[in-house]
Amino acid sequence: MGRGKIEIKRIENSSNRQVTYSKRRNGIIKKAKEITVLCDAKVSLIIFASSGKMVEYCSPSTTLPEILELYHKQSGKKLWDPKHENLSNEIERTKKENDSMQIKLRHLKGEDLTSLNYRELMDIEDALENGLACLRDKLSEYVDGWRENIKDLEEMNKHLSFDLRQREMGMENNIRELENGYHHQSQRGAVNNHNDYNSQMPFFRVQPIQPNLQDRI
Amino acid sequence: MGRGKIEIKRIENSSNRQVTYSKRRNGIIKKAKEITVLCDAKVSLIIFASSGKMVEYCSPSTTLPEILELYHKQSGKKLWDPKHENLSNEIERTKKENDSMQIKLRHLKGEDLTSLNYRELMDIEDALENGLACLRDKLSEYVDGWRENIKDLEEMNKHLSFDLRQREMGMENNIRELENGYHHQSQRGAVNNHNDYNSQMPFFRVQPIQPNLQDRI
DNA sequence: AACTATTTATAAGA
DNA sequence: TTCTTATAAATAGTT
Repeated sequence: MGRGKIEIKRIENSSNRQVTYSKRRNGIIKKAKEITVLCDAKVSLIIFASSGKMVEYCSPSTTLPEILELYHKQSGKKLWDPKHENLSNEIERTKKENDSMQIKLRHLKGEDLTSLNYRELMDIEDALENGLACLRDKLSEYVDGWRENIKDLEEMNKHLSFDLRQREMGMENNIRELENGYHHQSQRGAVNNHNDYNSQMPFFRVQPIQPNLQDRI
Repeated sequence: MGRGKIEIKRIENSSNRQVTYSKRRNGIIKKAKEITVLCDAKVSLIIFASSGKMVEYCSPSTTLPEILELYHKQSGKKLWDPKHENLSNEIERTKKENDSMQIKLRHLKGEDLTSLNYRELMDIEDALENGLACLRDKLSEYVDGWRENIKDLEEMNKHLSFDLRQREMGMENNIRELENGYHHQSQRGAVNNHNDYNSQMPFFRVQPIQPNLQDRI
């Protein structure tokens, strides 16, 4: 149907092929729509160009999944088998893996041991002992860390106690001086006392947690 | 295209509709075949008559499942219904379970402990110790069994030794009797000797493993 | 993309 | 259903 008759074989000229594809594709889709309306038919039409581009027509009275469902029922052919099958296999594989891990876990927890022979029990014992050894290494790391911590804290404590003692002694001096009469105490003496206090606390300096907090308040 | 032009709307006359359906259905399928050949296209065409009867065309270079796979990739629309969805979910669930078991197993083997806190490490230690305890119970069952076995064997040994000793003594007697002269020995005496041997071995009776083996050879 | 000569599809009739 | 055939529709080649 055109200026000349054509043989039904691949059109070698690529741009001709492309043009013909486009015209005929529209033609088929038009026909599909027409038969749908004229004859109450349900049509699913999927066309891929050689480029890979897809067009689809599906009768408005239905959907592709519904068509495929009907197709499956009538033809008996399974459309989603490859994928479906794959998924099923994967599930099965994964479940098997699951089961075997479950069993191993139980064994390591000391459950379901009845079916095992001596050799297998020994292997599990080895694994458990090994695990326990690794674990205790880890635990002792914690403990060592804490010991270190405690040591630091004790050290700090010692210094703080010393500091506190010094303050107390300073207070006692002040009180004694007050009792002995404030006029005997010089301003310089008080400042010296304060300097002594600082010099006696070489390790710990009181710092605001936020350095210039007072500036913000 | 025909004797008269027709409007594109449902053909009310049922037999006309049926005839038109049949003609146009063939027409579309022919067109589908043609575009497939002419333009290297892939086509899937499924048509249901209002009666429910289905016809299908699929380009010979492909299959319907393949087309649907491509369709799914390009359109993103899911053709695969709840079944497929469920399987995917199940896989995911199972895989998660798998992973968590894997981690537990590693922990029990003393691996990958770095991320755990003290409390968790202690829990694992408890589990390991418990497992080890159960396991050693089981192992000691074996050991007890073997001890029992050994005791039995020793007992058996004792009896066999005794038996052997008796045979030896019997032989010595025979030899002595031979030396003392065979005429002094009565038939009855020999039979008595044999009976003594049987009465001294109350526990173990020698039985052929296959009871009537000699009959078959 | 539009045109148009021609082929093809098909509606109506048998 | 199938065949026939007049006619509508599709489209190949051209512009």
